[in-house]
Amino acid sequence: MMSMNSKQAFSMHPILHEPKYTPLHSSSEAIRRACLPTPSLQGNIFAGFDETLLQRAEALAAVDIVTQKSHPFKPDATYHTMTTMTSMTGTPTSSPAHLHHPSVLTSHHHAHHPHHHHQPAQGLEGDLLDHLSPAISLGGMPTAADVASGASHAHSHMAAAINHAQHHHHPHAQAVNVHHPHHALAAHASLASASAASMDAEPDPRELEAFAERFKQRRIKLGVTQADVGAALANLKIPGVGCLSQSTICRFESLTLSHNNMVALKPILEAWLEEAERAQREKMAKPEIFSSGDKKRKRTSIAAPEKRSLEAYFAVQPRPSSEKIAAIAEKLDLKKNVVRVWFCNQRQKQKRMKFSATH
DNA sequence: ATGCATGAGTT
DNA sequence: ACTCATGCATA
Repeated sequence: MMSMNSKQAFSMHPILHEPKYTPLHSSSEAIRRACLPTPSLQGNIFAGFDETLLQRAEALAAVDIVTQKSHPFKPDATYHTMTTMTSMTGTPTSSPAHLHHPSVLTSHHHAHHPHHHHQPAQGLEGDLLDHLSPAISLGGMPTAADVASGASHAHSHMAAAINHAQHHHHPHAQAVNVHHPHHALAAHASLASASAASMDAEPDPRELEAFAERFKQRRIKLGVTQADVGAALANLKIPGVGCLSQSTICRFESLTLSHNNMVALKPILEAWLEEAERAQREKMAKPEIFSSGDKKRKRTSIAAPEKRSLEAYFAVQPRPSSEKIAAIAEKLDLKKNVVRVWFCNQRQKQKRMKFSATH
């Protein structure tokens, strides 16, 4: 069941990020917070031309099939179960992370923002064809010797907790994260921030960018993989900080996280880096043990044609109503929830940082 | 390195 | 039902 299609080409969508952040501004959230609901219409309007619009969008979307590449391999990617794994030794990447508990790093936000914004108008004419090529590449994965983590073992942890955070009041960035037993925390004094380097609270994109780069460099130098870093974070025992996935570390390094998220993670990774280097200096030895387990989740794969349609719809209306989503889902023969999540993720992507140089 | 997904916390 | 921070499963 589910739709399993395969193929996902790499299409990155155009990130239309915001113009520039003003680092010195008040909240950092304001930066990305600028979304606009645009609730306007479309409830019934669509009813009328819904079909027309959808078809039009689809038609337009269909046009751009030029660069789509098809994969020679595996037409359907969604299945295969491996019940027995545990044999991936060889690569330095530690893998299993286990742990299942959503940690909570939160950020918070408030709500007030006069949204006005541009909204991609619905002139679907050429907007659908924008595609961009991802340009990030790179890859180096030196094999690592593990030195990073501290203790090992990790399976049982149950931590729990959620914490939430914090303060608000000042328009400051805060995003503190982590889950921590029960609330509270935060005393924060805020204010006066001060300097810069090791503290947090500095919404300066350039600094983050620089740190991310340094971090990656040092990490590689230490011969530690992204996954190792994530797992090792738990050993730091920083209040509320548990481990993070390879994905998150990767995203941090490539700056593909929200600004708030970057700011929140920076001090944590910074702490790990220091600790790792210190540990390396004196001793390094810690076998890691992981056992892993089970539980496989199936990743739904949306086929290229459907994906194109979704992109077309998104260009017209990034926030379709529930009914709309249902209609689209039916049309594309996808589960409604899959479509809903796709839109959510699309919106999230659009908001991602990816600040380039500007400043 | 990324796509699809889950969940806490908001709205 | 949405946003955000994250993660598993994959390419």
